[in-house]
Amino acid sequence: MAEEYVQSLARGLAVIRAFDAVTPELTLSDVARKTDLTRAAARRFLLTLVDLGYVRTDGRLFSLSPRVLELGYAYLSSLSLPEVALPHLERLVAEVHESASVSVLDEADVVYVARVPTTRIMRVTIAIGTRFPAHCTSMGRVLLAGLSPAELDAFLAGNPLERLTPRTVTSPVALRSELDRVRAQGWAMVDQELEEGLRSIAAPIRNRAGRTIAAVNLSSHASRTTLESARRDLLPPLLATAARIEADLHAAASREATP
Amino acid sequence: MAEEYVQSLARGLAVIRAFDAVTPELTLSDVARKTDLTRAAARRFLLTLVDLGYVRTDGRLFSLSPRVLELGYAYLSSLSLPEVALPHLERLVAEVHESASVSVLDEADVVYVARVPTTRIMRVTIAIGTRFPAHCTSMGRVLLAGLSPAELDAFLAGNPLERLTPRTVTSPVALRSELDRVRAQGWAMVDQELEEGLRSIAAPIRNRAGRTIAAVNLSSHASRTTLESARRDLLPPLLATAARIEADLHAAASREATP
DNA sequence: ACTCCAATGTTCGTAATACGAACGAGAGTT
DNA sequence: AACTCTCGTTCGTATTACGAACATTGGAGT
Repeated sequence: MAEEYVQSLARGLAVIRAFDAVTPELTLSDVARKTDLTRAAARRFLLTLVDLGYVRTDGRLFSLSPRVLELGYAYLSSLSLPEVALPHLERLVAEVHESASVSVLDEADVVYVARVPTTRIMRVTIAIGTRFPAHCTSMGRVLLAGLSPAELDAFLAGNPLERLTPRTVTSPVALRSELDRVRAQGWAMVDQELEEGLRSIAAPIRNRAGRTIAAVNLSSHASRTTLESARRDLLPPLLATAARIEADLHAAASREATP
Repeated sequence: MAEEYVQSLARGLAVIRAFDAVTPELTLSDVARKTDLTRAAARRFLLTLVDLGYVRTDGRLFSLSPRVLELGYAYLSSLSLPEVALPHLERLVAEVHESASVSVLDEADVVYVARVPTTRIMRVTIAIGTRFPAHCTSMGRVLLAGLSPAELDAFLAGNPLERLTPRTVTSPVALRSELDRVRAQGWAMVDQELEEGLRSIAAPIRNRAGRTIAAVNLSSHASRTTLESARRDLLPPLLATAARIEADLHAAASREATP
């Protein structure tokens, strides 16, 4: 490792990540296998995490405790965006009856920071913190379109565009031209490129300087809408919501500057 | 330290926690001061966290990246509770126009795992992961009332009941009898014991075995409601919501057992 | 019921890791 | 311009965390 690097921290965080929604309870050996650590090492990290309150155990099985949320909490609460956006998302969902979300860009992924689901039961659960590849999501397209040319070049150079469905755009050239269109029209629509049957439409949220800092979207099953109906019925309320969030965000920013 | 303990992991997590909503951007020295580490140590951990993608830096200032959410994400998404509860919270908020939340107990604190705010601007921001002392919150009272006698004894023995407002119940004896009442009546009301002007009412969410696993609440400003109006207008919808969440949760649990 | 096997969890001497004192760089003040 | 104070960085060392080896548990086979 070129840089100064604390191996134990990296390994300890890997232990936290070893737990997932499918297997929320793991034995010591399970953790060792998932993290490529020796059992002795896994044990040390687990005992440390139990001591710190991040992990619980009955002696055999280990699971995450609610305290792990505090690690993301500082980030979430420092971001005024979710707080500001939520009421507007509620209103949007009440109007169009589709799930609405807000996300930010992190490396090559979009990360959900606020979400209002419809009452419909959905196949994929999307919690705060969920990550999806930017290149094949509507919010990702909007966020990528907001990057500087240099940043976009770096993104395309560093990240292969993985094919997740037959419709996924995987050519950098094609994505570039799609991003040009998104930038020009001010919104993005993605049709079943992330997952079969999933269609979504997104709009940017910009700061005062005009830089895209987040995206808001509506997503629905392909069976419920056509591309035209989405554009006709969902786009106008979505754009109005994005504008309202932006306005509130700018107002909140001024309030902070001059309290 | 009696147990096997990885110091570097504990220190590294402390570095993550050094960031908060008030000061989301810190210099290396700021972090060192906040964590009681030497600057050299703080530097090692920060560089490691930058390398792992959990922290961003412009060279001078450090801040958390959205990736920190992934540490809490596994916990959140393994918990079916927020997913199940959210639609019911939405409905409740639409009906009574007060903010609704769901929390679980962790050590001596309640931890918010789902929340639907009203459009009203509030003084205190409550994000997912926010912690409050259990003894002086309505959800905390409901959760403490659901503990076994032995667990409650351990709680009272291990945690001094801090006075946060003049009204906070700080005597273990008084709290015990209040918890008895809460257990008998099936809900809790707390009037400005956490913060002046804040009044809230909570109900338990139980698993099939009858154990209280979470609490749902409504909170409002003392100026907007009286104790009687809260009990008359808020309690019935709150109890109905708790019942609906419980029913859905039990249904989801059976679906999981026999897919 | 007993033995054996395979997996799990734990111990402890060692070497690599992370430690912090000492150093150097940079900004603000007199 | 010289000084000072705080910041970030380096590097030899001692402590920390490492994992091979050992102990323990649970289950399959006879």
